Amino acid sequence: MNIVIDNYFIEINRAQSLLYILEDLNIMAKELEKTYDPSAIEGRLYDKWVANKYFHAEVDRSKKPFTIVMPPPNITGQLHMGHALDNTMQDILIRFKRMQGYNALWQPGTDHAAIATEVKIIEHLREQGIEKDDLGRDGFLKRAWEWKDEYGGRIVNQLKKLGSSADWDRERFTMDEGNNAAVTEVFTKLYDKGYIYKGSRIGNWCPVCQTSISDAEVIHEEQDGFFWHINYPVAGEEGRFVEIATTRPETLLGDTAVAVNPEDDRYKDIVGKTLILPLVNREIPVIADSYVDKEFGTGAVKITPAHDPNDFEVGKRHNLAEINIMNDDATINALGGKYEGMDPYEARKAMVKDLEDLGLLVKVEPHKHMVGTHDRCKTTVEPLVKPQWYVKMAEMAKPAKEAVEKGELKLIPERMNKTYYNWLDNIRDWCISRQLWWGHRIPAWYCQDCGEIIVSKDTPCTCTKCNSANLKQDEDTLDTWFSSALWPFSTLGWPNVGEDYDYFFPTDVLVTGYDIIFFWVIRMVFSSIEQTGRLPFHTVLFHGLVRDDQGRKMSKSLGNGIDPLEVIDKYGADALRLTLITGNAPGNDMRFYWERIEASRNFANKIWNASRFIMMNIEKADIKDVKLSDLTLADKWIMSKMNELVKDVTENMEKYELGIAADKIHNFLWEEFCDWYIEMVKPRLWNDEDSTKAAALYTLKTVLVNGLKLLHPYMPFVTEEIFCTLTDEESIMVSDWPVYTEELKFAADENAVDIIKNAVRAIRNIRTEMNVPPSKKATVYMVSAKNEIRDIFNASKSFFGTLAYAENVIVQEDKTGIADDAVSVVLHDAVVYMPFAELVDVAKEIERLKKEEARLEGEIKRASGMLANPKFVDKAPAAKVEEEKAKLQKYTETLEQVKERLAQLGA
RNA sequence: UGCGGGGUAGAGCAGUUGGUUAGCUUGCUAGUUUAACUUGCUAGAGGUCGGUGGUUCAAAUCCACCCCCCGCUACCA
Repeated sequence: MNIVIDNYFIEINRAQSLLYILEDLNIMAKELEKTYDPSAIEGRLYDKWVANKYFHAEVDRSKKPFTIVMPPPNITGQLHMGHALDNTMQDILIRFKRMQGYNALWQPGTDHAAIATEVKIIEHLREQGIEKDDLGRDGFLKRAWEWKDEYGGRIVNQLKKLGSSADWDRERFTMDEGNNAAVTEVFTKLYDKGYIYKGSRIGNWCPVCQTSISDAEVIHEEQDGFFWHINYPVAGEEGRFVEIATTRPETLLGDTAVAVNPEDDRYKDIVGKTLILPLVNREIPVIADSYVDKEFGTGAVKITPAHDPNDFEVGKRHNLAEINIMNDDATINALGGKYEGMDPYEARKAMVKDLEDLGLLVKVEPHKHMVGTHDRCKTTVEPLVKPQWYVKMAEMAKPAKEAVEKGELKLIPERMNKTYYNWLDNIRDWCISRQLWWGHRIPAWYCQDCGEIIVSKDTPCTCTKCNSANLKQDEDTLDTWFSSALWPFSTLGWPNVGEDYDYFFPTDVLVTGYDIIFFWVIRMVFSSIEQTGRLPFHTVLFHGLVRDDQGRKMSKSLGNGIDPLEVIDKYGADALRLTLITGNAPGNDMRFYWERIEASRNFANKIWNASRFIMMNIEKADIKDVKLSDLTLADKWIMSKMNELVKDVTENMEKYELGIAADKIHNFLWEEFCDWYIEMVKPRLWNDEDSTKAAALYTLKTVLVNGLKLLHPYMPFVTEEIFCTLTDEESIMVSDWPVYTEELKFAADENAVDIIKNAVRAIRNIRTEMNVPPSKKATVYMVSAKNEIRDIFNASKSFFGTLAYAENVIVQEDKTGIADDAVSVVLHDAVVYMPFAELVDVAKEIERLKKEEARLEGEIKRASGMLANPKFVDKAPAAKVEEEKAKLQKYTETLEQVKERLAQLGA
């Protein structure tokens, strides 16, 4: 029956909730399937949310805004676990704040990802036999946009599967009109201020991608290499040599000096003389520079300013020529004579051979060294001197650092501060020009007549200096991170300072992985300060990497990646989300285990079934008029616990402790609510005579609804489905976040239930130890001399049956009528007896009591030891001392009862 | 090289403004199949909190030193 209805409604209107349709059909709606099936509801609920515009935020001055800007995924990308984690965290925060009544905006968009996309499109074209250059710039860009139109939306759709409540109506792209305007605005402003300049400095060059790359894109990896020792002859002194050591002999062609340390006595007399550069026979000077380490190698270093960053600096200090010996593909250029056209490895081999023949090769040693490689293609990066555009960093780095130092910008976890400072303290100018086509073209024109550089927002018609119309735009595009750096404000309309920008900016929290702190976070911070005068956000919440079950990074080459979409298909988005959030602290890496996904799925099912149980019973009484005064001990206990949970969870979430909050909700709902409270309440629901049934149902529903609300940010789908079935409200995601209230604090009832729980546990424990099957019901005597304790047991008699399989519960003041060989558990303030005459093993019982006696004696010794120590009594806080005293008293009393019991048994 | 993270039960992780009997998930053992859930329920075993020393009435937590693993960062050409 249900299945037929399901299909029917899905066909007529996916966007409407189950409840409405079923009500229309006049069928009992308050029922759920026996097991939770995420795939049956997720799509429908998501469509409903979108249709109702719940994700959409408009400027509303009556509400406080809360804004998160989504790190834009690459248009080439496919959803991976990192995205899933990142976006789950953001969605949790956004849903939480939205329910708290904030005007929550989660601003989404995608990134053109310059080099990543260009490389991918080139590959794609190559498969069709087309080379990039065949198409020309315009033709290539046309293909690139086609690619974007076809694949750019893929990852967005995947994010939706996760349940992301981003405002898709506001979706942006880093190369849309607004972002282009922001990019040119920033470029021209920085240029006018002198913060952007064009310079010939040594930079990182990828010979395969044929573009410059920034320092951040270079990955250093250790490689096995060699140390070649080569003799350079001293000019005019036959038979005298300076021995240098190098790992890159092929760069010898570009040497313009040999450097030694000024303090090095071995070389003092030779500084200022000239050497004959072997193979080339060019004369080069010997210079003194403290950069050289006397202890390392031979203490004499060949200096190749055009091909090594350190040598470049030395060259600047000593006015050395920069001789570029390489083409853009790293082969030796025309200056290389016979070595022209060889790649560096061929040239190295040939030159080493030639040096050997000349008798100038002294020795070759194996040597491990770090080699810079391009993070995209793993190609060895060549340091090359080329004219490139740079952003001057020194000035802009200062306020960015201060913001964190002053606490205006909070990084979570705090240890990230050090990494942040460290990078800013050592920051170098940012190379922003790329020899690529896919990206923002640099808004600079060169006058072909007078050489003037014109940087302008609009295409200039004539040269500002000589009026020539013969202008040519710079061929280069900008580093993809240049536009990403503006993302928090460019997406809100900047440079047009409109309503959206005015209201939603600055944003609140940025959620991202620690791996892009340098690429992105820092650049957003200084760009925002420079352009808007404000920080882009007040908090950065970092997360770690999702690794495989062996702790390895998930990667394509290892084939160990787990597709979040596969997880969602099999277990549901809620299970994936909860798994990614729990058991993990901010900034720490985590491992992915299918077992953990299963545990989360089980939790969703548990909540589902608890809800089913409540719905099955909800018709049994009218709960409209239930007042707090109608609640029983157990009801007040769970209400009070719920109330505390609301407070704790809200506090944790406000501190961004999402994993801790999720854990607390999980434990409360599963253990306190399902395993204890629902079990306590069952006898009341089953008993037609019970006058507190309405109170029980009221409590069940209230606690469930509040629990669902707290859980909703973590598990949006299952909570929404249950909520809509259980209540008449439209959606949980626009319902109010629960608030802590003193009215629901019932300390005495909490304490009473603790006593009951201890009694129940004790009975269960005995039953297990005595091997009493649950089918064997028992009579239980609860004996206590204290009135209030007896009252508690009397008030809770009914549920001992379901909790501890007690058939008959007798509460009395003393042991009258209880057989001597009854099994007993001594609690504080009470003794529980179970007269299982036929099952009791006296010896076993004595053994158990002896164990208990020893434990208590240990505790008493510990507590009395502490209290006997004047230092503790004097120095520890009074409350702590009181606590210890109370414990000591409790243990002492309990011990007396245990001893008495042992005496009874003749031990 | 500098900075940082981690070392807690078989596995994976929480927990540290110092303060009850160190938690959670999973796995294991035993029991259970009770009118929401076998994706359940109950009980249990399993830990010298990496090591050594110190501070303190009290240390997984603070300090010092050491050992192992992992990041980032830089480098010796």
